[in-house]
Amino acid sequence: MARKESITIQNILDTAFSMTREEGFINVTARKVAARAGCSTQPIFRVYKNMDELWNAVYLKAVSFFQDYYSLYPRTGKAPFSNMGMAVIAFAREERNLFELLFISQNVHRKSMYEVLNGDAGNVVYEINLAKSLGCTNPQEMFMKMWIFIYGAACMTLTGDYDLSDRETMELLEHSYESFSGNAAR
Amino acid sequence: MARKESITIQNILDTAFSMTREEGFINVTARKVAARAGCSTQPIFRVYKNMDELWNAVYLKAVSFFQDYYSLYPRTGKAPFSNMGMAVIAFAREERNLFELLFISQNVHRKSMYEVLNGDAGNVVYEINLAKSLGCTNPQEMFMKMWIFIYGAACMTLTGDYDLSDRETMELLEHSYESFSGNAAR
DNA sequence: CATCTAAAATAACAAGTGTTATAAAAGAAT
DNA sequence: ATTCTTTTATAACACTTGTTATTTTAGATG
Repeated sequence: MARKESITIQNILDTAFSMTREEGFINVTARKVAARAGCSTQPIFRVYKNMDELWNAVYLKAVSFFQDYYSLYPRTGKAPFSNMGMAVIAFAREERNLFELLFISQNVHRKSMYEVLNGDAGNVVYEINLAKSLGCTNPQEMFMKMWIFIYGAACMTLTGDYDLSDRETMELLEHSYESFSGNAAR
Repeated sequence: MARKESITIQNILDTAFSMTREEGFINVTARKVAARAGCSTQPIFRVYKNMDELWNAVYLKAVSFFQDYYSLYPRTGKAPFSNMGMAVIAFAREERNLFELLFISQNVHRKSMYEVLNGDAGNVVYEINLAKSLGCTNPQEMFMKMWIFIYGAACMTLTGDYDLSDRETMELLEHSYESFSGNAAR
């Protein structure tokens, strides 16, 4: 009937997503994606109405990527929110550009930080319930404090002002939880 | 001898700085500054070699602006780092674009976060000494923890995920210091 | 008032952006 | 093999950016 497509929507999206990881969301332009995919800009506009649609698809893929990253991250900490902190801070270090896209840059029609973090697995709810089960009297407030702390460390990772090892970070997170619980070990 | 200048270097810098505050650093372009200053782009390049020079001048002005803002901020908190936290979080709320420029965006030849924060007045050193005088055994580590916390809250202010009142923020900061000291009030 | 010099305005260049019109090509169907 | 349809490539449009060449203009000096 007609010519067979050689550049699929998957090719375009995968290329744009890889570019976001490696070069940052800001560099995902029509011509750059085309060059990296080895085609002209035309196939992009065949499968996406415009660049906004592609950017949104990249954003959604980044959300999924983060949630997979989080769910696969090893859970070695005992204190509530410590594993959450480890995963988020590691993500900020290893996926700078994705972290910036998901948690810092204020773009149009983006999901809230909480929505991205909690995800389908209910990551936040899980940690809150864990805290409650361990005797935390106000787990919501505990989440707020721990998240402010985790988020601060993650953002400082991007600026280069936070550079502790995984072991040190785990200690910091565990101690912080104990401190906020009123059981500071000092 | 010659024609008198009608657009001074101060006009240009003040215009560019106001634009940064109101519209963000990213919008400081040659043509936009010129339009707002009511002239062509030519006077800009008479007083500045190129846009990079102007951007750098704007950045330095933002540093001074922050340090003045900090030094004029009322000191009502008793716990070390609480007044620092109040000033930085208020700055993030009231001067979003300047906060982003100074503390988030990773531009060329920028000062470190610590340098901006500490300033000529030695803001950080002051708080560390205060903590030491109040019996803090490791004031350096205390600064790290408190700054991570303050920075997290400030960055979340920008994304809209932190919106506590000044009173609530002060309580949070005072309690955090007590928590990290091992004197949690709960 | 005429002249001269520096400042400002105008216009252009080269490079980048999203997007679209048009032309070429590939390949299935007849 | 020819036809036809869709995909892809090529070019172009309109807009933005920093920067510079050229022209105009303001105003002090003689």
